[in-house]
Amino acid sequence: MSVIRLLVLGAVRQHGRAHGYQVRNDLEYWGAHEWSNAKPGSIYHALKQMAKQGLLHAHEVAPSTAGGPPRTEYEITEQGTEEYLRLLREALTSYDQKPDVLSAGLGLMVDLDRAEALALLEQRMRSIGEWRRAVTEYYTPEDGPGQLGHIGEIMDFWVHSADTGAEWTRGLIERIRGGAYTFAGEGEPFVGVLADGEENPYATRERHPGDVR
Amino acid sequence: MSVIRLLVLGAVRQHGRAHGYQVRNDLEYWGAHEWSNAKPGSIYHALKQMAKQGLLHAHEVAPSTAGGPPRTEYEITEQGTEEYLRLLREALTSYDQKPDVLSAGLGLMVDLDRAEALALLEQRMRSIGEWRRAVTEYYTPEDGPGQLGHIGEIMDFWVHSADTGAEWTRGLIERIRGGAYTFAGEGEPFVGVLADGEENPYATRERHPGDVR
DNA sequence: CCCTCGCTAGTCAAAGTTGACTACCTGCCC
DNA sequence: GGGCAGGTAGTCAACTTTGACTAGCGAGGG
Repeated sequence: MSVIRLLVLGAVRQHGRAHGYQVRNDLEYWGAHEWSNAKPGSIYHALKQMAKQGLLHAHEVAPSTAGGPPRTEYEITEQGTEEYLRLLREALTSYDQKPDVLSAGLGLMVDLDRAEALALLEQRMRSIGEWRRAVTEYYTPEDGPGQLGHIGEIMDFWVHSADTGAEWTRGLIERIRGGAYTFAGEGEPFVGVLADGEENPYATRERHPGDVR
Repeated sequence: MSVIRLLVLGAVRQHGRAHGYQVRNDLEYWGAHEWSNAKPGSIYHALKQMAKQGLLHAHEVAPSTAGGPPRTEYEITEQGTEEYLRLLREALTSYDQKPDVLSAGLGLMVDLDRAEALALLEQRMRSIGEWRRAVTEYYTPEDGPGQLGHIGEIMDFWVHSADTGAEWTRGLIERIRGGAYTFAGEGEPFVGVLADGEENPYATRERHPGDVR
């Protein structure tokens, strides 16, 4: 799955109606340019592609109210909502070692209700367990460990990541079970998008060391 | 950086001279289809592209010795070797949260000598530290933590990954310092590629649960 | 002796990603 | 009131990735 589609659908859905630049700003607000490949080109491409596929409805262009060229506004369709929820559930459930997918799921999980989010994360724990069992079984040479030489470090690294990822997920489940955050149907939702004209407090200033991609 | 180029250069280099299908088999032997996007299309594309750029030298096609269409054989050029070492050093040094890049680096690190591998991994530890400091400073709201709501979980997840990744790296450094594995210039190298006709003990059998991509 | 199965070796179109580029407008300084 | 810095909104060509497809050959069964 491409994480871009999930992020873009989530942003459009929370706005009700949004143009590309707004989506782009939301993703920056979420920090997505730091932990995923959310770049202008990818975002506009995803919007057009999903409009073509019926996941979004593209309204005719409207003249800009704040300078710049006119803009196309998008609304999510029913089919798009289904796809959004499918992607979101998958992001929270599956263990695929791509941290950007989980990050996107975390940012959007409050679109589900608390019970479902918990159930998905529990399922995630089971997925990690299954993955770990299958991999350790499959890649253990008959002649005992160590036969793989330094190649074995790769598997050790995966397994370590899986274990610490499971530990972190367990902590998250506890926090949610303990009442943290506001989920769907629990009153005032957390405002996850920027209103038109609102300033982004996390806008990119100068780059900092360690930044990548 | 694309992990495919690093893997393909590494495979061709260890063979001396290899055709696409051989590279494809090596990557499967390394398990790369599990933890990276190493697929036939990507591999053949990388070979052609790097040949065009002078990193590989493409020999004229030779008829297959084992059925199937004729095949093109590749050899790494001097320029390709330079690029290979550059990519490998980068993979071991930089902290970019893409586990596939580090995995590739681990599989190929023995092409460097022990002292350099250790120095690069030490540098990696420092990179993680810098990244962590910058990120926690940058994304801490003035009004205290918790202002971010559930969005803060994303950053918590990154930071947790960085910390456990650093811990694992430290362990690896200890193992290498303690004499594990055979690095460049230390006698009989570990055989990391399959000879022509040799069977891959880790060839894909049935898929196992938890597999993704 | 023929036919199918599976392995060998690779191609291709469609989709996604990247980074640089453009055009427009506003506010502000001189 | 001219011009230019900076924000707004988006396009585009080049490149990479994906997944499905093809064609040739040998082994083995009937």
